[in-house]
Amino acid sequence: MKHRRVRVLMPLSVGELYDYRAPNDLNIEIGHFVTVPLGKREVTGVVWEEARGSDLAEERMKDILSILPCEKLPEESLRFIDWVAQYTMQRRGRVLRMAMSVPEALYPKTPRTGYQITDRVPERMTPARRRVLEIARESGVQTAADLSAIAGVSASVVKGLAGIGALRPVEMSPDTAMDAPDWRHAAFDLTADQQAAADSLATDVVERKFAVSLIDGVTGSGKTEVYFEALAACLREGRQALVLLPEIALTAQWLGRFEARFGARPVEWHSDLGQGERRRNWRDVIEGRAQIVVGARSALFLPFADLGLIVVDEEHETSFKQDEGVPYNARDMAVVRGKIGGLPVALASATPSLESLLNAQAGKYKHLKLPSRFGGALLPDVELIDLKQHRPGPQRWISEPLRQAMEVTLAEGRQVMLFLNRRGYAPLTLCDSCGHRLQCPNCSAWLVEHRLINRLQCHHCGYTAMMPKSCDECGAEDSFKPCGPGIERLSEEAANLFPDRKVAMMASDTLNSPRAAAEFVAAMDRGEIDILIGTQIVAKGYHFPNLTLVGVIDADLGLAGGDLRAAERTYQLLSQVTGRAGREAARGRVYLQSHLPEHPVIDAIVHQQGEAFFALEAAGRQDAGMPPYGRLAALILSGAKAESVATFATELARRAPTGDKLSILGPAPAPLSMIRGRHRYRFLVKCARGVNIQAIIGKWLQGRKIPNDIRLQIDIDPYNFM
DNA sequence: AGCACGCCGACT
DNA sequence: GTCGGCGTGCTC
Repeated sequence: MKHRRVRVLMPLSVGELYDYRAPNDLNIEIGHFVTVPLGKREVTGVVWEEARGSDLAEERMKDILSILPCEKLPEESLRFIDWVAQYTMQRRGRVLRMAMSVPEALYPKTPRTGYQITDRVPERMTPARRRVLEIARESGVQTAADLSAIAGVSASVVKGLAGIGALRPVEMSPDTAMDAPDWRHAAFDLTADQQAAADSLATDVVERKFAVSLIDGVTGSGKTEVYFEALAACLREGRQALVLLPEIALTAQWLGRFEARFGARPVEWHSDLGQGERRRNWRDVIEGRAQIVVGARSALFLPFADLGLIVVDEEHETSFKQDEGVPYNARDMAVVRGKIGGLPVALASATPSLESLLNAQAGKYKHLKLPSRFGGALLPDVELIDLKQHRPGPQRWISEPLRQAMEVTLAEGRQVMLFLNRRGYAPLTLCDSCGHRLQCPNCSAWLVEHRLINRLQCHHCGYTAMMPKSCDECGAEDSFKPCGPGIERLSEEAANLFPDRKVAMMASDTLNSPRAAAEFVAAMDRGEIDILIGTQIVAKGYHFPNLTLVGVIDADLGLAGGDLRAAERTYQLLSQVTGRAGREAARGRVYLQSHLPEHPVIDAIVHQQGEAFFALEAAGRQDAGMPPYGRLAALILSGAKAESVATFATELARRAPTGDKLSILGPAPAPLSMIRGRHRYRFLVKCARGVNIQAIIGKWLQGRKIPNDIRLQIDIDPYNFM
């Protein structure tokens, strides 16, 4: 063998690793980012392993072209990508793509030229020149563009000064030095419980060992302060730390608390970073400069050079589960990442998931309980309103007892929040004369009226339309009637009941940027809003000191449908929402409107019996062999033609595996049988906990040709059953 | 993922 | 006759 051969993984959907010659002069190592020829193209990839036993003919082999000027992808990242691909049954290239989401970052930023003032004074001084030199004296080094912009002069003035030597060009560092978080900056005073939990986490960080801790404490018990001390320990050790937050919890409020503790901002990673920031942050992570990264789930795939701790805050949040692309659960994968890297993982929540709770009870996770509400604040009183007894009347959703409580609270100068987990004006619109319902043409879902923007919207695809003038079915004019409430309709009702109060809405579509969110929170703080009406976005981590009454309009909303976790999720959501009431001096009150007052979830919220509810929920799951006592995987077939999808689904079903610890449900049309014009059929594979579900599915599909017009998506541990 | 190849319908 | 639609298959 004349040449060394290595296997390269490319961030493409191509099946596997390809063999390439590693030219001697390149000094190729595992983990190097390289460019290779692929067909007619040149692509970047990662050197994954030595190509031992490569049987590819010499004449088909091509040379690696170059090594990119970037740190190697760390060994831990390679192994993590392998593990995730194998677990989720996705191609490795697709997983690698998540880690290489910023291709530009593989090249260092070209150093910019800055200008610095010199001793030479120009012979001909002009006002424009004087301004430029003044700014250059004050600010040290600036780019020509910045100098001319700040001075308000044309670029030629700067050029002229440089030409006569009054300004000297210097190379600016492409990485403008950032303030580093300092663990000594402003440590909090912790309670005994908090200190014990913080010490436990800090010990794991220092000992550099894999261990999972569940920080379990009610809203306001100070979980954040506890894991901040673990971050401090990690900073002290000089290792990197990652905090995962659900996208919507990544707020200015959280960043403010971080900055108060550490005196600097963390490195952020989420979907609305700009191009330049993305590139800089990715590079800072791989070069080890980024010490603490806070991000949404995709931050888990960043190429950390020396990761020493992962925190998953709000670990129960289902938004950690990605349903599209590579379906993975960032909370679970964070634990895997910790195991691979030999580092501690902390999961934090006021309402832990059943999975984590059972792991803690079984002793697999350390259970760090924070029982008391920090600062002595009391949990709110919960009042149940049986909607069968207190009907709000036609086209009304606020019951009389809730209305009275709102009146009293507002009169006291306090704020009220109404919670309804439904965006828009009305979830359904129908024709009053023939009963025809407005439906999305691409999905089997109703169109939702959004009166603020005067459009009908499908919440499953991007479809929008104007409200039709006449009914398509019967031709009646102006016959459409809204059915049921969304937050827009509810705020109309609240405004009618309290005409002199300021009502404001908060939903994912009314609040689409961090700035808008920060502005909204500030308006709440200044008391410019009396009645806040919101969807689940208001349940997440915002802190409104003067809010003392929460009204839950329809507590049962999440319980409908055949979702495995419907009860658990509803409990968590309601628990978080009720926790918004009365977090400081004044005790909060919660009015819970429900049609199902005897339902275990409602009962648990009213009597604050979370443990009993979880015990009941766990028993139910165990009986049914459902997660976390059993394993689930979903197979979703989709295609433009319903019949061909159905035909292939039946064909697959005929060859479905059997076994005593295994059951396969389906095929059945998915509850949302069409999304974006694609018809969908589902299988659900259920098996006992110890069974290798991937192996079963792999064998089932092995050698089976999936028709080109049909897509098969495999979702291990599904959370979305639609 | 991209790119070429190839097989069919439509146009100069 | 040739241009171009996109289904199919391959890339070390």
